[in-house]
Amino acid sequence: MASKRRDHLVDQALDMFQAEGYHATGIDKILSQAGVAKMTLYNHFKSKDDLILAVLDRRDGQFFQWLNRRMHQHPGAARDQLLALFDALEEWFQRDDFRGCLFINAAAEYPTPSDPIHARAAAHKRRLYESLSELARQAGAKRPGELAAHLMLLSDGAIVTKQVNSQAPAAAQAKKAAALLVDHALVA
Amino acid sequence: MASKRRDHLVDQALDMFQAEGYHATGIDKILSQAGVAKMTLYNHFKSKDDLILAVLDRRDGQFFQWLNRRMHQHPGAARDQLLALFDALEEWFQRDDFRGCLFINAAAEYPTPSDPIHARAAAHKRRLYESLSELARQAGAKRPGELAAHLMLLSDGAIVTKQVNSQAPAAAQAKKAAALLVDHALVA
DNA sequence: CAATGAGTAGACAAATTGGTCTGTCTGCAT
DNA sequence: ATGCAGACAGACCAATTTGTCTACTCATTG
Repeated sequence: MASKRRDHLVDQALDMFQAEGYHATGIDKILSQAGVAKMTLYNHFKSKDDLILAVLDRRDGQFFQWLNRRMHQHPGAARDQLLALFDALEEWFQRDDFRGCLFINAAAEYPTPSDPIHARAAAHKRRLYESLSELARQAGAKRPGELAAHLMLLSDGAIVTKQVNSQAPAAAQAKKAAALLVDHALVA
Repeated sequence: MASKRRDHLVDQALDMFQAEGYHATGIDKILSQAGVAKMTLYNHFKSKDDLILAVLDRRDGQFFQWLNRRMHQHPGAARDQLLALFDALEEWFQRDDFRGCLFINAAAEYPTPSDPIHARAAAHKRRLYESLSELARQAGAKRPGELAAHLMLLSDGAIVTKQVNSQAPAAAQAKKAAALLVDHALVA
């Protein structure tokens, strides 16, 4: 089916969770903002947490689609594809609705690792790690897993740095450090 | 003054905010856990937000005291002092009550930069940056500010990585990357 | 001894929380 | 035309939220 209302609801909820946080965004606020009745929410989702999971899934899809597009602007050049992650971050940080990463924030607000929401956040980051690992392998890195982990540290670090201090030139700094690490991993 | 009850209240609140998050931790829960009457809370603090600010201040003090102690285990060796940050992270991550950084989490739950809570988080990270900058300068780095920024990206990245995926060997990975960046910044 | 300041328990208020339920209406397919 | 699925508005619920207020107790200290 993939109801149109359901999609719209998830979209609106995504924006609001992004802007205000999960706990701070009440069901009623989402409904009135989306112009949707309460029962259609609870018809599509069995709880607020369930809606949050749907939001995270939507975001996960968006993110990888967007990242892949940025990376495929450098076909064949694996090194450039790796660094394209940081150009993508730069573009993301420019948006005036940037409020950090929905997954990192979810892990912060739902701290218990066994919580499905927390687990979904972990799964997203793991997917990104796998993706970067594969890319690093293609680029010829000696220890692709290690390089991928390093790049993720820089990326996540840049995200929270920008989130905490919106003035910080986090993406550019991260890219500079990433370039050093990539080059080191490739020649070594 | 420095009332004993006030201190105890802040301590308990700190633990609970850490464990559950800010919004998810209600005033009543804090009070019953601390064994303190509601009016003594509102006698010492004018609101929950005000209590949160006190918690952040307390944590800021704790953190720098703890970090300085770790760093002073390597007197004179500026390079080792910089890397000691990552040993400190390792130790922190081992604690079974580790639930991420109170400041990063605060910025996530209070996303508006002008919010005093968010601002306090930013101030904390700025202080750490200044501290690392000075250390990098003493170590003889060519661009101390840049090195400090890079180390903070790795540190914050490691914190959220560990928070999202408690299995990740984030501190060790971060230290490895940090060593590369430090050495590069020193010889260059 | 008496006064004072700090703490207590707990009632209370007003708003908000996530969630359920009822009854009505509309648009689409048979 | 009829029937049905899906969405609607909104009442309602019990629990919880932050915050205020009152009345009582208990030490310390002059």
